[in-house]
Amino acid sequence: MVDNPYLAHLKLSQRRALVETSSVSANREPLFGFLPRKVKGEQVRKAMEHELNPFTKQPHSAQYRKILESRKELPVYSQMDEFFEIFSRHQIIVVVGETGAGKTTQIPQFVAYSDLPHSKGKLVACTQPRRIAAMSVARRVADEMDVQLGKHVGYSIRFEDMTEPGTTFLKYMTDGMLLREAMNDTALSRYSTIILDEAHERTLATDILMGLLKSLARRRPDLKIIVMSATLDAVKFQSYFSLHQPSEKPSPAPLFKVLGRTFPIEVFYTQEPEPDYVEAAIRTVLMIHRAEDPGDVLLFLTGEEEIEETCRKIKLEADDLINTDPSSVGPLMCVPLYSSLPPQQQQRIFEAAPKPTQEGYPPGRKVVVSTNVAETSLTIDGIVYVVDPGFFKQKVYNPRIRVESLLVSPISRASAQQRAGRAGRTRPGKCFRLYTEKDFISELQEGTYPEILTSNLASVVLILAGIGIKDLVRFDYLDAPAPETLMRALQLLNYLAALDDEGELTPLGRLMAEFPLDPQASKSLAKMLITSPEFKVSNDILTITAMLSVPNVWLRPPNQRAAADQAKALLTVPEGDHLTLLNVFNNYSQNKSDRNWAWNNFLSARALAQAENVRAQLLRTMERSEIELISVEDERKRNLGIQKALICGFFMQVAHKEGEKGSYLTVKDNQVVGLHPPAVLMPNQNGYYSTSLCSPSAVHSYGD
DNA sequence: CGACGCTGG
Repeated sequence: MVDNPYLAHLKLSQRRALVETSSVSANREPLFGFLPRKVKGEQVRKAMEHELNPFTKQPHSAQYRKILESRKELPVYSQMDEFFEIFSRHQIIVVVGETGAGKTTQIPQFVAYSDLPHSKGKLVACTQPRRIAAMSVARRVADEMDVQLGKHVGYSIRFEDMTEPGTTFLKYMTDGMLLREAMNDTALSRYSTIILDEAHERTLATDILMGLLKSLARRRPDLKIIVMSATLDAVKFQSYFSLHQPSEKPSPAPLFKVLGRTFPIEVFYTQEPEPDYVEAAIRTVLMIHRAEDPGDVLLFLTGEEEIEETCRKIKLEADDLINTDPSSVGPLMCVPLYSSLPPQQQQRIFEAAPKPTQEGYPPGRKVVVSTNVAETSLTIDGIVYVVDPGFFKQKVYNPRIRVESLLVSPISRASAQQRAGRAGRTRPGKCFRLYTEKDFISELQEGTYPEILTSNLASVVLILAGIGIKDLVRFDYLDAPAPETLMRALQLLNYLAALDDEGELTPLGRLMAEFPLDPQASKSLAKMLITSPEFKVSNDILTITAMLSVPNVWLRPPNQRAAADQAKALLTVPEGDHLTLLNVFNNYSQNKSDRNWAWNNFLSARALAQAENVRAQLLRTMERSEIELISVEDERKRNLGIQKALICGFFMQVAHKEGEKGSYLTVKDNQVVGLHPPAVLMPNQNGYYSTSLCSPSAVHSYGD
């Protein structure tokens, strides 16, 4: 700097001062000499060791030093130079690595050091398929960077924006949240780099974002994109994001491989196919319990009922074993796990295995019987044995009748690998696959179907229309949905008057897109809510909409079914399921002071609290969109209004009774449908019939 | 007696 000829006119003393300040600033400024996106690993390592935090300019805490030492143990830390090398040279890269390799926590930090987003008022975003992951990873990274969560590092999820505009430069968020943002800012101009994490899970939102970002990359050369995934699908992502230079052959996006750090897992197959996978699973768990070394077991089954039943059977047989010969086998604890399980009971999966019944006797064992939640969303430490019968419940969508249903189906090889991996997180493990090796190789498909191929796409179409993408058939999908699925979605939105006959978004459609609600056939909630002021019942429809957007509120514990049904009967109103839901919520609100109200009435406190949250968010959206909030005093008029608004939003499901046999025909296209069994359906004073959910397709009947 | 695998705004 002092050799600069422009400084020649300065006096010597001034020049000396300049040298001193610049060397001071080199010492005091951890990011001295950092050029955005030309940063090298060596510089970053030095900055990390610096006494000052480069982003807060505060001295690093002792905790920071400690965490930094553990970060250095991660394989990805030693690959920093290689990462910066690839990241600096390319706009789009693909990162692969086993879970637990540290890619979710480390890569976004590396990017922040390279992008220096804080110096340009930009952000680095890292998307996650689940809220809980976005929250917990952000918390961990804030600790690693020695900043307060919500300041320089934050997260953004549906009900919580833990960021500070102007300060936050590294943001973890749900993929759905970023997709929403794309509706308001098509160029995603706030971001310097966008990282799509867990891309192999192929959620609807991540798939759409990949399509959007691929085309956005051409318009925004300054935007960098990183797609992070587990190993199997890397090649697919690489070729999808290949660069098409006009004169050259397309070259696949470069790959950065994060080295794993998992323990070896021994995989066993059955000799012959098992005719009854539940029976085989129980047999295998007990075999492990009798013959294998200490260590917990994870068994994958398909659903709540199957899991509860199996837990009972395993427990019975294990008790039998220990009663026959308490000295040869330890006590067994069997815990169910599925998402609708109350949180308190979910916690049981983290309890330690039981102690030996008596000193010197064999130690106890914990067996977790779980749905697919344990495959991705929830990690249980200490699992050594995995039992994989090879089935899961798959969603299938039939566009012709617009019905989504669940089907027990064989898993994919990718899924089998993921399940096996759950055995090797703390030490070497074993995986028992209850199918033959031949079937694994030749019968299982490679990957699980991405969501975009098995879902009703009405909400996706609405969002894309909101972003301004009209030609949905030619949108650049990683996996294109069936044209019929798209057509049915467009048709539905046209019926709902969200799209006009030219496929243009109508003002109503734009409004509908604002609401975080499904515009699906089974519940056209947004439309119902928006049109409800017409019937002077928007306040009530708001509540019903919120109740319909959360999981089932009715609890029915196996040993208290009669009591639960009785409690439900007390809250039921004759006008139907929806008015009953309204009644439940209103009673819940009036009894907020009684903490046990929900439990005493056999209702899910979690679902009700969620409904309250959703209601508040929808209310904010209504206010923003200036939708009137009204309700009429007269109860009969109100109920009639509510029923009219329901039919308006649910018109695809309106059916009329056909003869006396109890069968129904839909008004829209004469499909034969039935009523959902637990529905409340009884004639009211006017001879009208009232609503209900239904299987296979929901039906709502209000007289003729 | 049924249902509802999991997740998101």
